[in-house]
Amino acid sequence: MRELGYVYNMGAARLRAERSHTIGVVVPNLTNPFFAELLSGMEASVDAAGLVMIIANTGDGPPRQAIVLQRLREHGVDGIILCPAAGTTDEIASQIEGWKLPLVQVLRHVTDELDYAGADYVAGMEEAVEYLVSLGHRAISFAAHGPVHSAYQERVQGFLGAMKRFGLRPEPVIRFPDRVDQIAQEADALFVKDRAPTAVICFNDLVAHGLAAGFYDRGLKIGRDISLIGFDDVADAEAMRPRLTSVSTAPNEIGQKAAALLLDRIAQPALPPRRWINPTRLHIRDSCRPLSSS
Amino acid sequence: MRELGYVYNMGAARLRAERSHTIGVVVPNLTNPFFAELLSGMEASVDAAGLVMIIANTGDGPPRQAIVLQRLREHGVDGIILCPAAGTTDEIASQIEGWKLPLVQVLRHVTDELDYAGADYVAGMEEAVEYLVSLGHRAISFAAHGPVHSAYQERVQGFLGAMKRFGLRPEPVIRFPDRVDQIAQEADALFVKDRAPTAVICFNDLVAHGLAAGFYDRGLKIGRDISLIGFDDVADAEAMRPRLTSVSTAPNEIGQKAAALLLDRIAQPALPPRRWINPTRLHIRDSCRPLSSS
DNA sequence: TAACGCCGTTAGATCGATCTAAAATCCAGT
DNA sequence: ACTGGATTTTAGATCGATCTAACGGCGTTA
Repeated sequence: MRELGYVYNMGAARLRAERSHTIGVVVPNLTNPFFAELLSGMEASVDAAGLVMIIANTGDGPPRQAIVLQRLREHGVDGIILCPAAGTTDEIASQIEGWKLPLVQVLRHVTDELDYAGADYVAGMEEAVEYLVSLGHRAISFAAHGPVHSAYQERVQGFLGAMKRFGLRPEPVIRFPDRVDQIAQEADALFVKDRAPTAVICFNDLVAHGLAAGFYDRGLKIGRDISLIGFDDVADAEAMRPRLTSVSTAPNEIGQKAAALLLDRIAQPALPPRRWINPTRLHIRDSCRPLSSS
Repeated sequence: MRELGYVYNMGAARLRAERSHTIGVVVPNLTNPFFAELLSGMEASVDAAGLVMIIANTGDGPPRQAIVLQRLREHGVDGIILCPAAGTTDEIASQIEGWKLPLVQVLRHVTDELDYAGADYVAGMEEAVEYLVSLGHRAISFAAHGPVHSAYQERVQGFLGAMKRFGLRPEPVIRFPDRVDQIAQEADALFVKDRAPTAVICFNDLVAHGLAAGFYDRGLKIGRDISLIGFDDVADAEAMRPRLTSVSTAPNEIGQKAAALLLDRIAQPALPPRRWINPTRLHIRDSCRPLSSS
């Protein structure tokens, strides 16, 4: 075989065995370092099982998502890991059902009828609020950005729920642009009207990074003048000064777990839908300080 | 066709037509935001041509790279975009030649016999040195990390060459760990012995980010006490304070171009090897200041 | 009228791994 | 040596799109 330079023809095997040793991974965005971590985790699990990943980008739009899913179907993938584009409706569940294609949702979910792997956004946000309250903060704002989807809503819900439980006035959620430099420019939005938050919880580390820059530009010192909490705990959190306290969602682990769920489902298509919620952990660093009594 | 739920079977088409509408992308690392940008650019070009990408991770190790390439070959990819793992020898050229598999190197190159798309690392580093010299700096250090490969050596070469041309003593290249928090801890390495650099050029923005944190911890103010230049100009550069001056390598564009080169080669396998060197641009922000005359 | 060219249609071979069923081989046990 | 059962080997069908060659219809020309 070696002499003749034989290589196994997976294409022929796929045709006959109706198994392609290929899975599709559909994400809304490649550049976000969070998704990069996620992919990396998936790659580890998928590779270990001897399969390869086809990746596709939806740009967070349902029309492109439909095209991409069709394309993957034509390529005969054995299964799909999907982070549903914002605006995906739950009718996708019946569609997938009809296709008889193993699929797991990751990070976001639109239906209970399909597997799902994600993080406990609600608990993560609650923990962030609890921590700030324990430091004496009462005026806490929430800084969000990006499209609205289940992971977005769960974060907001976790924040508002915890605020309510502590009897604090739930501030409206303040929305910021997507680019980090624009977030910095618009940091003032936190202080308009009668709002004077002493702490800010961010939708993710990217927003935190932008706000940190904006605070710096305005002479506000993080810790002394305002406390800041990020979400996701990606590599940058450790490199910021002061170091960013952030809620860790372990995207790498979620990726691994999503891949594991998909492999299980491929092996046993009749399994009831499962969901795996990764616990979050508040990684306390230096961006929050006790509120000095005034 | 719609009524019967027909889907085109790419597997069968591939078998007969010996064309899979699939390309392989082999990178040493998924998590690096630089590679994420690169992938995103490729995806745009590849998708527009109606093909899909299989991605694979070598962990920057030649043994795994060999396995991964074999796997892609079995899957019958129409071509491969490869960022060669550190330590890849040029004998890979003859191997690829024998496989009759279109392949382009990206970011790093190990042979002239295959296409290559990358950035002009040499010119980028020269420009960085020139800029610092124009500000009056003479004691300039180079902070590196990671495995050694062509892109590494070209950066060092650009730095040392420019230093020599200006008649400046070429400082030894100082190596740092890979993790950003460890870089911060070891920032002192820049100042050991008789070295007292007034400016530091970094291998990439990640090192710059780590050093910026390390300087902060030591009470050194970037701009006033020391000037800092990054390399790659990824999103973070804009979010750092002071904003990081960085040499832009436009990974997204390189990704697009690499994909375009591959598509060309698939269409015309007999084409002579081509190389496309993306020009770099020094993105001046606020991390460098003129050296005050002492 | 036969021969020829042009075009659209159709039947059947093809790609290579896999699966099945039939055929060939093996191994006791009498 | 022969038989029954088990095991291995082999031949051929199969997956579905694609490619080729043969075929049929039609118009033109000798």
